[in-house]
Amino acid sequence: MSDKKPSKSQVKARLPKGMRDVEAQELRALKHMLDTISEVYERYGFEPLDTPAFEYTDALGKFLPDTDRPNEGVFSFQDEDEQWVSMRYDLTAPLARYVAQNFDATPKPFRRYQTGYVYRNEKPGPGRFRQFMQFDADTVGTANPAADAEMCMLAADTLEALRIPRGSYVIKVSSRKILDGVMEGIGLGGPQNTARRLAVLRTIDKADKFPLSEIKKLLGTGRIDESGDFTKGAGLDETQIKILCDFLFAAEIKFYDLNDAHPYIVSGDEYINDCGWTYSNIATLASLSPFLQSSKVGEAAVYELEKIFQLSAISGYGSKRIRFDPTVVRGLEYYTGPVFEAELTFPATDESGQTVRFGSVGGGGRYDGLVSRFRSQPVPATGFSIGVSRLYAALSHLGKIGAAKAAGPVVVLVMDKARVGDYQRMAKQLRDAGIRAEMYVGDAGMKAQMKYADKRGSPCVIILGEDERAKGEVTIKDLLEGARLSGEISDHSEWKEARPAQFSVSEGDLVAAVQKLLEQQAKA
RNA sequence: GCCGCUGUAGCUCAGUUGGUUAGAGCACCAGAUUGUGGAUCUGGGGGUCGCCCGUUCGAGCCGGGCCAGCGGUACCA
Repeated sequence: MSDKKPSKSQVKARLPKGMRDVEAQELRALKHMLDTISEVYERYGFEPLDTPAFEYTDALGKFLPDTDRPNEGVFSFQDEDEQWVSMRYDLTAPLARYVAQNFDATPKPFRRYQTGYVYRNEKPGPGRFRQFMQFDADTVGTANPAADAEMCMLAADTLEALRIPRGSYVIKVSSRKILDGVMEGIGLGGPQNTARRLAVLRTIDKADKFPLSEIKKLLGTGRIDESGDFTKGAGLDETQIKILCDFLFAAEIKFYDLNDAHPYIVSGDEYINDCGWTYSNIATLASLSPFLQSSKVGEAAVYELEKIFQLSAISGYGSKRIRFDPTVVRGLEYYTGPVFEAELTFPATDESGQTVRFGSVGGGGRYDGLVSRFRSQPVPATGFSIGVSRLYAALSHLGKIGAAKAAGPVVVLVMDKARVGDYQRMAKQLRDAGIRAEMYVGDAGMKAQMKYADKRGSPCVIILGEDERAKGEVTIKDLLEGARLSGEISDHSEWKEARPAQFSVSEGDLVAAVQKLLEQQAKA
């Protein structure tokens, strides 16, 4: 009977669902990306802020834990005073808490940017995690559409700063009010229709996911998905569906002949496509009045959107970059006016060669109700949020992420354990010269140390054994050159004899020789 | 939450109508080579065949339940 079976107490090493580790190469690239975004936000005058990873649940608003589902959507727990706390699920709710708490001390409008991980307790999917990073900019304390226009321009500038070429992205803009106006026009106004309005909004939000035929089913009786599951529809009748779809598509890229001088086209707003046709946000907006049936909210929406498009046009952001799109909906009971979505428009191929669309990498809008939860006076606010992880994934597909692995450290081999002091000193000399270097701190023999240096991606190793000591020299082995030469040799003893790609210098010349080698490698 | 599919080594997978001690490739470790990363050869570690119950003389394989993963869908600040 052998008792070699692993003990039951041995813990299985595993990652919680929806979480992931970020390793060296990605972490470096991510840091660079965050720095780039910060620069743009700083340039717009936003101030950095950091808030904690969890808050009192009531401060976050929604998803108050109830007895049967205390963790629906958010991660919540009770502290020792039995107060409910929740992990933040975005950066906006904590901002609202911060502004309300420091209201008198903050300048209005208050402009802040913030990045950090947020947490959602929901089913993870491809590219969708339970911990992920957002990067937000918000302006609190003004209802001026100029603040919304600025969010769109900020989004465009940020994507370009990350080297996404103009034309490969679009900032889509709409307004919750304009949809409210249209729905009012088809008889869905009033509190008795709240549930149906939400169902309609949910459906419109899926316009980029499903073809028109499926959207129509969802607006009507319902739809059966490919696994056979049935989704109940919004229950609109044929006429209502037709008007709604006409509206959504009336605004879908409407081009004008250049020769028909259109009274509403503002200089800078037009976008001329490959065929020489011109599209204009403002002209498109003007054509929508039949759908709004002189609805008050509808008119207000058109006014706000016109302002946004005028300002962005005057600043040189045309319809090609910031574009009206009535299918943008976003958060249901959250946004109160203009809404934005940053979309990448280029196709990409994934590992298996399939074409994938990245779609939305950020979004935002006006949320006039959030801060006023804490105060009696109204506090209008607007903001934009970048989904950092998704954008990172898109950028690496685009090849905009520095793909080169950071060079590993120069490794000083430990040839004689009695003389670690000498090796440590050499490592320090190299570091003092600004070279990334380390003494091997394991216990293995020389061969294993060579393997270690190879795996670390070291440019070279430093060898100081008995032979070198006798001559007052050190040997520098160029691992990159060695790897190249190894391809030409098939016999091991020959490989060993040749000792390729190494040379010796006197001990005092170590740093200069390594520096020279690194320069040569950098050129090659 | 609902629907569907899939669970065999760290990874990718084989495993006959149910039949001895469950295999391969890759990866990992060691030796050949006690001072040299590659290649080669030799050896080694690693598995409750997702878990439990049942059928059977006998289950990785058949049946039921559960769990996990993936996909779709719903919800989504």
